[in-house]
Amino acid sequence: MTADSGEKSAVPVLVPMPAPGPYSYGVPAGTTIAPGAIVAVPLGPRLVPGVVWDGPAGKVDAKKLRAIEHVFDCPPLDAAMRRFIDWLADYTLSPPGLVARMALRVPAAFEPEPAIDGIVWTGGKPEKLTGPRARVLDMAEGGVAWTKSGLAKAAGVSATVVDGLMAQGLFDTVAIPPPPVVPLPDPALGRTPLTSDQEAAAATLRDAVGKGGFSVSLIDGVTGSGKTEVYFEAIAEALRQGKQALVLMPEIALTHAFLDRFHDRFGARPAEWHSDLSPRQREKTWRQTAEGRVRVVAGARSALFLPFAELGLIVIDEEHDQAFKQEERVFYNARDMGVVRAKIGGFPVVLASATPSVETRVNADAGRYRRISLPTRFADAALPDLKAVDMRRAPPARGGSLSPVTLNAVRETLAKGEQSLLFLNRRGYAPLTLCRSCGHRFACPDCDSWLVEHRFRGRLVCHRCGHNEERPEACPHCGAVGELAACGPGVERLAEEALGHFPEARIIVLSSDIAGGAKRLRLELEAIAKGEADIVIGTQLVAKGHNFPSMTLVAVVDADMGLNNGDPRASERTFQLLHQVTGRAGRTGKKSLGLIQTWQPDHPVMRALVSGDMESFYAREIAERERAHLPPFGRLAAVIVTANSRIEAEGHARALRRAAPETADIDVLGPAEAPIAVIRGEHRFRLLIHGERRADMQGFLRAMIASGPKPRGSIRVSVDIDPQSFV
DNA sequence: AGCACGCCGACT
DNA sequence: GTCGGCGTGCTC
Repeated sequence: MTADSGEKSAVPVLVPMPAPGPYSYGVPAGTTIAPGAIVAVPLGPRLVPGVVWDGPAGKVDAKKLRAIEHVFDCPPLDAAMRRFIDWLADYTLSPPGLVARMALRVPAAFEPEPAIDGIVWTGGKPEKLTGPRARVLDMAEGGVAWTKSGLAKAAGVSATVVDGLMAQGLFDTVAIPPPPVVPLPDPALGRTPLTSDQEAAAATLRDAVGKGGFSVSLIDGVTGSGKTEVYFEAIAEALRQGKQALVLMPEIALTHAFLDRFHDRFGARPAEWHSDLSPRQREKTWRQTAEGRVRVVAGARSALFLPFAELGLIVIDEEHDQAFKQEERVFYNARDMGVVRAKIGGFPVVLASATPSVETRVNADAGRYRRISLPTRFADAALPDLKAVDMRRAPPARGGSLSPVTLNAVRETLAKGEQSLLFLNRRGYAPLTLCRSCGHRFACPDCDSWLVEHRFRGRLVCHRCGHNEERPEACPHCGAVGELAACGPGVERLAEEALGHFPEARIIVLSSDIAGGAKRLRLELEAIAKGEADIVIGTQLVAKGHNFPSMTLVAVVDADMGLNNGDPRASERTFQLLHQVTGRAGRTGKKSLGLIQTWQPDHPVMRALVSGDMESFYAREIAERERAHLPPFGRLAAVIVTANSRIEAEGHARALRRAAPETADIDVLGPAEAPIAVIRGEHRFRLLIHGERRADMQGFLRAMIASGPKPRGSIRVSVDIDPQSFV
């Protein structure tokens, strides 16, 4: 009875569960399963996927120890991916199992795709050569493998003819590998000529990719300056080096237009990765990415967790976009985690944006990121002239939202037979309904925000948590009938106003809650592109991904919206959004105009937009952030507390406040007791904590999670990045 | 996170 | 009399 024989050994396995670390599972004595292996393990009553982790297995009661059920025939998660998962879990204060889960959320991709049964003609002759038989053999010539049904179909005969030939032993069966999700991209194909600026930028990126090693480059250039063409050259270089490339983009930007441009350059589309892939597509893409059969993936933030076999480049397009932030379960910003992934993997990352985030600009200014500016637009793509419409001097008519200045511009545009875009980032008819008789305001019973009237649907909707109710006739507070008044504009109401002024115009309203969903939206966008609308009224949706080639007027209806909502990034976000919206027009070569309706024409955001002086805007914004100790100079954490009752959540909030004085430089911004949502009885609260040093924040939050009250529910933390901590 | 067990209200 | 709501506890 030696120590070795008979004694079960154990390995650590990350399971998709919020445990603080890996669990231990038994492996047969004498065998080893290497870290990274994807396995099936029993967990409670079910079998779950897991990953064998690094280091020794934790000590666990021998009675509890269960054995690994199955090791999948699948490439293991490599060491870089495992380090990435550990790093991200630590940084975001998330259980590593839940981070690993993001890489494993592909139900059936762990076993190899089944090969397809194929047949190859041996070259032998049949006993009787009938006409149909001859056609089959004609097709099968040249040693090409066919599927049985494919061959029959191609020869124009029924499958029984092929069966007959097979019965005579004229075909060998072979395994045909499953078809690739996308053909291989060719880096040598379709290079469009680049301008000298673009060529210089492309050369810099090619060099970074060619030399390998970690680096961060920011390509920063106005809409239409050709950022995409430039980073395509970086991708081409990665392909030439035998590496895979990943393009991360905000979900909404993954459009046909982008995929087609990629196809034009590389002769094949990239593999796509986003939330509405079919399970089968997900599975194939995941598997083929792991096997290295897929060379380029374009995807939303979750594509960061694909198990690339030999990743050599990450491009993050529209890097400033908030959609890169995940704020549920594991809180992370894919832009920053992309940088971390590249650092761990030792390869370059490229960030691209016309309006970079302040964080990225600070990194570039400090020399941590290489900045590559593309100053000019293509000759035929002039940006619109931007003008502020001072609403104090030219106010709209009572009850309306459009200034006479704007109305005139729309009228002139209509007269020229061209299109106008009215941008208002507010869905529905009116953001607030109140009773003229008693002053009652309709608020959400769950989260205290105002209910937005959707007149078309006849409902009052909470835009924060989704609660909705029928719009009553009578005030529920005082009972007065017909006294309910809609306050403020939404796109539905704006459409009503525009129709009043231009009854003959063809008006289309675009918003994310459009009836008919994504399909209808695509049809509407096509109709607009074909010139089948005169006035387009849209929310944020129109700012991204789509261009409107014959749009010559863009009017921002309420440019001040969002400037005073308490968000420390309000100015930055407004600037980015309005820059993007106004950039939708003006690509036709025609003279185009952008009007910005504002009550604060002297606000730095409006000045920057109108003057086009972005550098001053960034300089001012950065200085302001530094002065106020806001990100990226100070830390600002949003702590989401989920509890089953308000009482419980308040307990968490008190624990947070109690813990704060112990750690220097931390300051709870509150108000802590206002829930942001109630979902099935779970109250979700957002607490803002402001602190100086990231390490303090981490330590403090860990202590709070460990020692705070332990009512049911959980605490999730999103900590804004420290731009120096991982570069 | 997911799942079973377990205890109280309205229905085939 | 059961079906099913979600509160509670547990998973190597």
